[in-house]
Amino acid sequence: MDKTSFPTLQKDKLKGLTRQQQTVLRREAILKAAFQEFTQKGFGSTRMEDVARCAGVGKGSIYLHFSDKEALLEELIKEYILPLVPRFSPTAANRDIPAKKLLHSMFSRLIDHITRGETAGQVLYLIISEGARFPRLAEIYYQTIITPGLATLTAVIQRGIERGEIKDKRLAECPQLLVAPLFVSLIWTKLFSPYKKLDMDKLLALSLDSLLGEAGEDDRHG
Amino acid sequence: MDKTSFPTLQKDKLKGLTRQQQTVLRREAILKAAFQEFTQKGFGSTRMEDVARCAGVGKGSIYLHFSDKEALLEELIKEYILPLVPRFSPTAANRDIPAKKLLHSMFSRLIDHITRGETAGQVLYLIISEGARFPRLAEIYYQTIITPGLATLTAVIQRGIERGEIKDKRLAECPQLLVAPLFVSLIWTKLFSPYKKLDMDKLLALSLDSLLGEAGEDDRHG
DNA sequence: CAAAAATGACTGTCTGGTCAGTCAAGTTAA
DNA sequence: TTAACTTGACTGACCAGACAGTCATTTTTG
Repeated sequence: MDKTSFPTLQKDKLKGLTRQQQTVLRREAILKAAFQEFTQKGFGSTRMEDVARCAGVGKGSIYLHFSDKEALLEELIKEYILPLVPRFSPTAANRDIPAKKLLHSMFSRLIDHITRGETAGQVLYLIISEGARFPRLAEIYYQTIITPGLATLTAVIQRGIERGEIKDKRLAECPQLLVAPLFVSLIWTKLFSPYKKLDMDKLLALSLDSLLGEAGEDDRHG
Repeated sequence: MDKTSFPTLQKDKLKGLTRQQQTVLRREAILKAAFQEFTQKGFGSTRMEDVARCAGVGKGSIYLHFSDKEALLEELIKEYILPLVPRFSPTAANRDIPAKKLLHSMFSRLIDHITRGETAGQVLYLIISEGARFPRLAEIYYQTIITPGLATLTAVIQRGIERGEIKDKRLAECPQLLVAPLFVSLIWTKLFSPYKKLDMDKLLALSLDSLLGEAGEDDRHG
């Protein structure tokens, strides 16, 4: 398929390392390879041999770390979404920034990641596309990202309402609506970007202006 | 898996029909079966034999109508999304109804379909989940649904702006934002509904109120 | 009865997972 | 220090099952 890619793990990287260190490195290489292959070809169409070759590792080695293909996927999701959580929290915890500015900075960074095909978007799409078939994935994602993410959003919204920045109180019950443009960006990027570009910034700006109220720190004019 | 399902096609239905009529019926049965299986188990995990059994037809017969598995999927998408188009148009063409009411009726019906797992939602999810792997699917969907759908929405928005029903003119450039709650509904239904119910009506109402302006024919109170 | 249509046993291929053997890292002892 | 020895992580040939697509045979129809 693509001959250009080098194995994640080069042999010489392991030289002079402890057994334990090597093992850790190998495990990481396998996960990284699995991430690349799964997100590129999908779970069903990825052969374990591909993962092994991509990782620069023997096929059998995968099974030293993961009981089977599905476990590999599950572990991969776990390890790849956990580091995503702190990307939200610190910004959201900042009580000094107005709600709209705060949400804008949170989402625009995420949308940027998504459209540039970086980890966050890849994982999210993997979960969306395989989640219905692997409820375990959906569950992990729900507990790790959705629940705390919505809680954070709700907190920000609540704060905004108390400060009078947000007019419509119903938003506190529909934090999902804030995330909606994100899904649109993701799906558009993955499926339709060859046919027409979508101006994600405009989308996000309008979404926030509508939901949080036009008035704000934004000095843009209509 | 599920023994309860009867073959789509019963033998006796064919009795006393022309060859041509039988052929048509068989083809339809195969498509319907493929739809059921693909949406339920996904493209990769569906065996052609399953489709055949579900259709009440021999495996070889499938190949009398479709050159291979992928062609079956493509044809299936084509035939299943086409009837979806007129579901929009007639309502949208009604120039007498205010924009918000019109959009609300269009979307609430669609969301209802989605959450009840009917055709529209199934097809949409199939395309979302397989589209990145089968660009042909995405293309068909883009040309058949997205392009005319967005055109219709833009027209409705434009009309709303001219009538002064819609304040923010930017919406005409972001019709995708109107559809966003739909995606959220779909993905939530497919992945997270076991963990928490989502009030789709509230979501849609808030979305429309925000994007089109609070004022309207809606006699609800906050 | 001949032609057309339908069938399902069959084939070649593919792939998830295994396991006996290998060899580098680690350990011991001289 | 280093040579001999031990260990267990790693490997890839192998296996069993699955599956897309074919085609000789059977069934239906006109």
